[in-house]
Amino acid sequence: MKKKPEDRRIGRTRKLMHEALMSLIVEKGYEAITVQDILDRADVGRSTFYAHYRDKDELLLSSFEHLRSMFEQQQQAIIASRRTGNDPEINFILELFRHTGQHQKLYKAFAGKQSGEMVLKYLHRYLYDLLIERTTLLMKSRKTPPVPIEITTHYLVSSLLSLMTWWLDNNMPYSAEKMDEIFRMLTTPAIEAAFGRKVEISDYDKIAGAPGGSVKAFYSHFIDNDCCSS
Amino acid sequence: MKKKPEDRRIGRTRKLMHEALMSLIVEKGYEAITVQDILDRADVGRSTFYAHYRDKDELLLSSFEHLRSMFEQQQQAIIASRRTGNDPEINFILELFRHTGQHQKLYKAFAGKQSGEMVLKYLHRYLYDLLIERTTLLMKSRKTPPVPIEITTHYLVSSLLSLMTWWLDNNMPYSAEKMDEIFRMLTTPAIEAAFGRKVEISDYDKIAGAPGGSVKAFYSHFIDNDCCSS
DNA sequence: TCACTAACGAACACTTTGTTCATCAAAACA
DNA sequence: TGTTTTGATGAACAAAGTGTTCGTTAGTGA
Repeated sequence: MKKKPEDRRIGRTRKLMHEALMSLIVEKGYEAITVQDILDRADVGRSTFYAHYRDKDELLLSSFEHLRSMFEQQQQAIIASRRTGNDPEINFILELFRHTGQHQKLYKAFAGKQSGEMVLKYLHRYLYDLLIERTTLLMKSRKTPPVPIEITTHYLVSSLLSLMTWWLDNNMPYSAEKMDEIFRMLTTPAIEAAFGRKVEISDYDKIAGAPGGSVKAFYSHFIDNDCCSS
Repeated sequence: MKKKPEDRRIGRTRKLMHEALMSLIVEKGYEAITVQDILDRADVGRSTFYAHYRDKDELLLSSFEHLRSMFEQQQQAIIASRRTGNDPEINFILELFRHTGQHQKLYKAFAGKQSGEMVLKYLHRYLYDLLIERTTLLMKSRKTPPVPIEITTHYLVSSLLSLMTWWLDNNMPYSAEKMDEIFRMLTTPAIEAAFGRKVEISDYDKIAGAPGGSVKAFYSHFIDNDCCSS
């Protein structure tokens, strides 16, 4: 499983620097941090830092990539565990909120108010790329949606990030499930409107049978929702 | 009207520095700009810069304040010009998009992808404060909204800013009116959902008679909309 | 045990910041 | 118009940060 015949010192040093950066971000905000701060906090030599990373940004990106792969692995695990049943759908948004809850410290550094512009853009782009292919696919059946899909997708990502940020910056007063519910309440009708009023059940079935695997999975909560009854 | 017995040199120097900063932001992004860059572009002395502003951020903030007061003045003018008629309502969002169209260069520097984190946060807060009092007022009549107003407001501001940013970064392919329409399509149903399904006409009338002046004006397009018929 | 190599830290040149001050030139004022 | 006030100038400065180099030290893996 592991292909890591790596010097222990490397891992240890990197961990020290990552932890130092994370804690510093929460304390004083990413932009205000100097390499010297990281060196002091991690108690690591100057040349050591530059032996591993080109600059502050690369260190941060590296942390982000780590978190991302953790999330993706967890997603895969969940999907795999449900493959046996006949309902392999997962609620992507909910899982993201859950993962955020499980790794508050890291997410605070990346998506909290102290986070740097760079990661936020990176995160935005990451989520945008994840969604755009699915929205595009979802739109195949429709002629011209009232709102261009790029805008809708951009909008959706911003909405999601704004909820995440709010959640993190306000000590997470609600559960991940509640946040997911809020996201659904706010965006489900918007998606319907943007996609041209009412996503029909027939569309839903069509999509479900279309290639692309998890389209149905991801959009399931947008379409077969029950948030609008009651 | 004007109370400005000010040395002409001051205004000239400041204008040079502001223009330099604006153009530099669009070119290389705010974070990457050094004071030296501004000095070179504006062709002013180093000591001159620091005689006017503490640092880069203060110069930017000052530019922002200028734009803000321009916008607010224009708003006042529009309201005043309609006071004679019996329909003094204005569509705040639409006016903001129009103002953006009229001052593309400035808005690109503030809300475009090259903009700095600082102004964006400032802008976010500015819009948030504008909205929160109105949403709070709007909610007075309801017991407990399904979604807390702070979240809804935070969400609305993020949505608006994300549309503005998208618009600016994609060479503004649509008219301000179209952007306003898109914003309405995406958020009107969300607001209704967040405020507890269907804002009744009775609520609307109540709000219209309530203190707070422009509440009705601002929310007019959310409530007496026609985007959901057809 | 021993060869390897990561970590160290001092020293380096370089960039950027923010301040000071004597000097110059352009407004403002009468 | 001439005089005074005041902003702009640029050189010089200390301070802080960046990113690199290299000989030395010490932990690691075999």
